[in-house]
Amino acid sequence: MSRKKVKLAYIQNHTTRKLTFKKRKKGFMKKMSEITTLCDVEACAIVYGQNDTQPEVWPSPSGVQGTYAKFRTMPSMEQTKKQLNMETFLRQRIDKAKDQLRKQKKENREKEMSILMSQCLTGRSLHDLSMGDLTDLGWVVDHKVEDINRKVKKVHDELAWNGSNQVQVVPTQPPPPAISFNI
Amino acid sequence: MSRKKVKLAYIQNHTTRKLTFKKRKKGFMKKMSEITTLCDVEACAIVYGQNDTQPEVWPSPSGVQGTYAKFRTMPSMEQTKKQLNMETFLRQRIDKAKDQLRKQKKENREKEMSILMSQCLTGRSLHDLSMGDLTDLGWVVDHKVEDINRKVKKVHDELAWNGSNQVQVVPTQPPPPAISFNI
DNA sequence: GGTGCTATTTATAATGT
DNA sequence: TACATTATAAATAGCAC
Repeated sequence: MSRKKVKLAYIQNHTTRKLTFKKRKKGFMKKMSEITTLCDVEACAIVYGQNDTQPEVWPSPSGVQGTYAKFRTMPSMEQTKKQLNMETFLRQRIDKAKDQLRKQKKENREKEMSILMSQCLTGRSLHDLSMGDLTDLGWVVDHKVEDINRKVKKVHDELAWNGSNQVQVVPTQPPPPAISFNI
Repeated sequence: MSRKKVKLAYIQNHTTRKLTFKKRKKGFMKKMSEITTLCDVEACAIVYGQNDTQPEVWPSPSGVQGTYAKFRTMPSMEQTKKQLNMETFLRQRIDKAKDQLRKQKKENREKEMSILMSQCLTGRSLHDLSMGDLTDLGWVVDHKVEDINRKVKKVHDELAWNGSNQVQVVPTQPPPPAISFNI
């Protein structure tokens, strides 16, 4: 079939344009999340759909705000060229420190999760939970769901990889509401 | 050749990570320009390379500023949609949790810095410092420099803002070598 | 440390339902 | 009009210089 090379110009047809936008926006956000995960860089983006009531932002409204603030306060680049020896040394140390911080961050999350899970299992009722608890609980749920999805995806990929590509895997389900926790 | 499917996780190897970042940043910016051209939407992005002193922005610093301003002044639909279903609620909690983690990470750094500074001031000689100390010291230096640069920039902006835009500010200096610390 | 080169994976334009 | 499928274009991971 004729899937010609895309012409890099405004798409006149409304339907096509809207569809393309939707697809590409999805791909774009995925790329964004990938580059930040793979390279541990900070990034943000705002995309206004043509007639969408709200802009699409990444990673979150507050995340955009934070990164933008950093951009604004960033000193000008005059200071770029430094004595390379010392700079190289420092950069290496900094990289190492960053790795350590990443690990600590992860540990913090795990710890946070454990604490919350056990709290939730001590039998307190939903009304006893504070706003802060719910905040964290939201994260726990999200983390769990992501974790499960990753595993499902992995199994799926492995199956497909082994040539059993006719196997159908049920799409991952949306997260259960928080109240489904056995609190 | 073996080009295995990319594992969606932080790339430990420095060289690989840098290369991947460079490639993907290029691809990312291209996608950005394509989606705006094809669909005529407004968008902007900021990406901080880990070692780059200057963030990569799209379409331009002023373009980012403009789009961000629009985003800020837009009556946040998030507020409008206060009749939140559980998912929206969770998303908000998650965003909040993410911000908290960001802050915690920053706090960790500050704490680390304080500890090291005081250690450095207790009179130990340079030879008593371990490699680990130097690792952290590198970070301390970098942080301090960033901090100072921020302040310089702020003063600079404020001066310019008051109409004294002919004031010349001496570019920020490179950081002193770590050994200049009074250890 | 960078650059160029494919083999693959990934994104997506066109199409089908 | 929106969503699923599939053929093709585009991006890029792993290597070789």
